[in-house]
Order: sequence, then C-alpha cells, then structure tokens
Amino acid sequence: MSTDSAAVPTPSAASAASPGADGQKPEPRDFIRQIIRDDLASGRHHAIRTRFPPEPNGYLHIGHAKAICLNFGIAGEFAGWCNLRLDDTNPGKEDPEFVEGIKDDVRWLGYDWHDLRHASDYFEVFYDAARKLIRDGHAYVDDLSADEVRAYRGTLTEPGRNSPFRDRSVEENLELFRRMREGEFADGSKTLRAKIDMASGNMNMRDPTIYRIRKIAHQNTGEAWPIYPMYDYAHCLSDALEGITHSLCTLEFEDHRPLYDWFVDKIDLPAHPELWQHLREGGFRTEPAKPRQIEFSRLNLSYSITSKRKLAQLVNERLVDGWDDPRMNTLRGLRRRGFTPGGIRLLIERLGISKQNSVIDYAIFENCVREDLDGSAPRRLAVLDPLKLVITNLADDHQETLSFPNHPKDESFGQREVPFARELWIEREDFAEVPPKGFHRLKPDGEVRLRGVGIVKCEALVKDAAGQVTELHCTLDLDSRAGMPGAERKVKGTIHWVSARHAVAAEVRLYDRLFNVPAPDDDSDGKSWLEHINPEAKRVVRGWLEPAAAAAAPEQRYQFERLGYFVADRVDHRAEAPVFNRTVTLRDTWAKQAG
RNA sequence: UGGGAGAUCGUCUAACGGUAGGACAACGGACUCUGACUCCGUUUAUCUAGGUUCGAAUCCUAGUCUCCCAGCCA
Repeated sequence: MSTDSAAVPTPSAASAASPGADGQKPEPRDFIRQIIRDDLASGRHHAIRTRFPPEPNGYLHIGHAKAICLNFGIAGEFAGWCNLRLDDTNPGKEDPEFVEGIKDDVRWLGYDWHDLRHASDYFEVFYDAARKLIRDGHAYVDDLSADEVRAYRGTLTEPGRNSPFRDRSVEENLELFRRMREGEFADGSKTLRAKIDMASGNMNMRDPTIYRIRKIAHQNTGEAWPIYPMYDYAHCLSDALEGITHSLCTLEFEDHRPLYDWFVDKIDLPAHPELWQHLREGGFRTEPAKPRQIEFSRLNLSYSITSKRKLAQLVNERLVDGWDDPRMNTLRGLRRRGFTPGGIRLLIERLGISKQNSVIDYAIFENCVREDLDGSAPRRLAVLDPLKLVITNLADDHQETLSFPNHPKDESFGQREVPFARELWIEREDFAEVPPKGFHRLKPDGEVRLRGVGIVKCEALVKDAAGQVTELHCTLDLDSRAGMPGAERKVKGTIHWVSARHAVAAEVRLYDRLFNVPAPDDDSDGKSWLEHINPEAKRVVRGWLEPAAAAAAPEQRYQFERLGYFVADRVDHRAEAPVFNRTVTLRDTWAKQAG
C-alpha cells in the first residue's frame, strides 16, 4: 500500500477488503480495529500483522475462539497476516498432542496461518538478548530461593526489598548466566532477573524473573536447554521478532504491558540484527519491529467453564468422556456436538470487542448455531419417543415412496425418497388424550396433518393394562393427499413420523448444557463448580430414523424436523448402526407457552 | 493515598460536545404441510452527586461499584 492511499482513512485498501465495503454487513467498528485504521491512515504501519499464541498445554475452547477470530479476522480484513505461535516456554506442562489439536482446531474454525512458529524457535535469540541485558546492567543472576524471592517482593501495599545479589558485577553475572546455561546449577537454585524497581506499585516490575533453571526435556528442543525463559520475556520478543504490529491479548495482561514495553525497548531487536540474523539463515522469515500490546476482555459464556485447569479436571476425573465430549465447550467437543464453525464465528461477530468484563448468555450461542444450521442443514424425519399410529383405511401391505424436499427454502438441496406404510411411529408427545389448551396436535377424534402425507383423524386408542396408550388407530383422508382437491385443507397441526417397517433404529444422544446454573464458577453459595454439573446433560435414547438419515456420513448434520439439529457422530456413527448427537433443539414457543 | 482497568436497554455493543443507535433476548402480530424459519411491530439503558457548556454518555471534580495483579505458570 502506498503512503498516499494509507492517508485516506476510509476507502483504503484495508477497508475495501472488509465486508462493509460492498454494503453487505456493517464493518466491525470496535476499538482495536479503530486503532488499526488509525495506524494505517497515519502511516505508522503499512501492513497489519497479528498472531494467535496459545500454550500447547490443553485443547482450545470457546474462549480461544474469540482470540482466533479476532487475530485471524483482522489479518484477513486488512490484507495482513496472522501467525500461529505455540507459546512453549514451560516444558513438562506442554505436549505435542496439544500442538496437533490446536492446529486442527484453528483450521476447523476456518483459518490459516502465515507461519507456524514456536517460542522455542527463538530460544537462542532470547539467550543472547538476555546477555545483552546483563551487559547493559539491566539484569542479574539471583541466588535467592523461590520462597525468598516471594518474601523480598513485598505485598500489594508494601514495597519489596532489593535482593542481596542485585549488585553483582556484569562480569560475574555473565559468567553465572553462562554456567546456568551449561547446566551447572540445580533446578531452582538461581534465576536471571530484570533489574527494574522493587518499589514499583506494579508487581510485574519488581525485578521479574527472566530465566529459571528447569532440567526437563522440552517437546521441541529436547535436552538442549536447562534454562527456560518466562512468558513476559519470551512473548514480547517473539512478537518483535515476527514483526507483529498489534499484539492482542486479554485484560489480565494489562499491567504486564509496561514490562512488555520495557523488554522490547531495552533489547531493541530492530537495531541489533546480530541477535537474530541466524534465524534468517535458519530459514525463518524475520523482520523485527516494535509491537504494541492491546488488551480486550475475554469471552465468558454462562452455564460454562473456560478454565483449562477445570476442563482438564473434567477429563481426568472422567466426569466427561474426553476432551471431545460433546458436553465440553472445547472446540473439539463443540465440533463433535455438531456446532458449526460458521455458528461460532457468528457468535464472536455478535459479541464485539471491548474492554468490559462480560458474560454472554449461552442461549445466544445456541441461536447463532441454529441460524447457521437452518440454512445449511438438510431436513430429515426421526422419532425419538415412539408411539404407534395405524392407518386403518390402508391395506395391511400398503407401501409407497414419497418424495420430500431436503430443504424447505432452498431447492438446490434436492429431494429424497421417504418410505410410507400403514404403520408409523409418531412422537409420543404429539398425542394427548386430554389435550391442554392450545394443543395443535393429535387428540381423540382430532385431526392433524402427517408431514408430507395428508390429514389423519384419530378414531380409536389402544391401551395396555396400566392404562397407557400404546397405539392410535387413525383414518387417512385420502382427499387430502398431495395432488387431490382437498390437499389445501387447513388443520392446526402438522406432525412428523417414520414408517415403522422401514425405520432404522439409532442411538441418539441428547445433550444439554453441562452445568445447571448460569455461573458454575461462582462459589459464593458454598458449592464448588463440580456440584453444578448437570446430570441430565447427556441422555441416550433409541430413536427411529427414516432410511435416508441413517445412511449419513459421519459428521453430516441434519435438522430432524420439529426436533432440532443433529449430527452423525464423527467417531461412533455407522450407516448400519447410526449414532446421532443432538446439537441443539429447535426454538420451541409451544413448550415455553405450555410450561 | 499500592498499581492497573472498566461502568450505556434483560445481554452484548455503538456514539469520539449536537436526535442515545444496532444486535440478540423478551413481548405482540402476520405467515406456515416444521408451534421451526421468515416478516412486521412494541417495550426497556447512559453508576451517583456536583460543575463547565446554548447543548454532556462524552469534558472537569468528588464519590460508588466491579474486575485484574504479590508463579522460578501463560
């Protein structure tokens, strides 16, 4: 982009790339995008570079989706790029399994990275930069133990005290740090610390640790390093090395920003190519710049937890069936549950970006998914709680094939054949011997439309010894069949069905919210989050599917008419033994009205 | 007198000294061979108190409330 076009605030190349330009969707106007537009307009930046930097110590969850959509989304809108960077500075907690999972999840959400990087790619740079810090008198090797460091740090309201090792000579520090790197000292016996201000009101500035000794194999660098850099040091330098212009992170890093800037400025990578030249020679695209950290509020969802520790606990204590359990709000769990990338992106788009702490109602998320699925999911018929309905005015061996549109509003979905016969399964809930007020479904002597068939009248009930209705005997109004003059006749209700003889039995897993209170993390009532787990979050039933539903490929999503959106389980489903997961029910104003 | 941040409909979010707008939710209606979808309509908000100004969500002053920070985690 030329400086001239960058100086024009609105119809620059940047905003032309965004959806608002052709008047389709309003352009996102959050404060971060405003900053970016200003930076482009003022010529401060000519291209936008972002990064998504997860630590590979667990699977991604819905909260990460916000950061992913923001970082990759902005890169896309402003014709920039976004790196995927694994923040792997703490070996022992991190695992290559999670790296693969993260890559998978990001792609599934619909994004692609410019470069895949690891913080560990830069360990050599970090080490050399730390030596520069020492030489410049900005860092020292400390012999204090972890407990002592804590004691010296002071409290939120009292200043800390200088470590007795704070004034070691540059030569001594350099030598000690070299020996740390050589592995001469035991874990925890020494650290490298930044020399800043032990009296700072910002705890992060009280001589923060830069390196700690940890003799553990690293998932990427193996045994090469006995010392590992801390987040505050590694993260900002990684950003600088990658030429990240806007380093977007969540609110809790707000008071790390002075430290972020301190390291970036003290080390000044752009002015010291000797520190990173070898990266280029090693094949890494490297163009260091001064990054700017901007914080936004994280996504909180009601009826959910988004703590990695707790998610891991659910898995480890077998409270769920794994990281991809459909009850989990991990991206893998949501995927298996049948949530769509489009639905997730829609949610993030609707939330907007700000610095206010907020909690999004889970219902909003469900509605985003419904909205996406309504347009994209073919329709099928299925009965989950069967009640037999016999059409007495059809011959015993009556059998025909009906043609159904796969989507009510989109002919491009085509048609399918649905077998119809004398005996059907209907939903038990669609019949009431004593109907409540406003009931539009089947009742004794009442009429209802069988979806795609015609109008049926309930003539008789069959009950078992306990008085339970086991069978409905109905007559079909032949004149109301498709193509007949009475086909347009109106009745209040339409219900779904499957042919008993042709239906395929399926395992159907009915999922609901994992927690039964809006804020499971809130322990002010004296209850732990574990006590709020909803035991009804997973119910398994046997249902009956029309044959065309059973034949689905794994991960095929359908709307089972009048029931909800379902997905063929990507792990367990087979055409001969179908397994479907309920993603979300349809909106049900009748259930709401009926209580 | 520790530091940092934030308070706008029920929920998110916009406004950049000039009509408090949008989305979602809720409610009402229309439509309907899915009580879905869609369409139309309605209700509801500037944390408090002062001040500056012709005019304040926005600027100033003083409060109130909420969140984050004392890892050799990220």
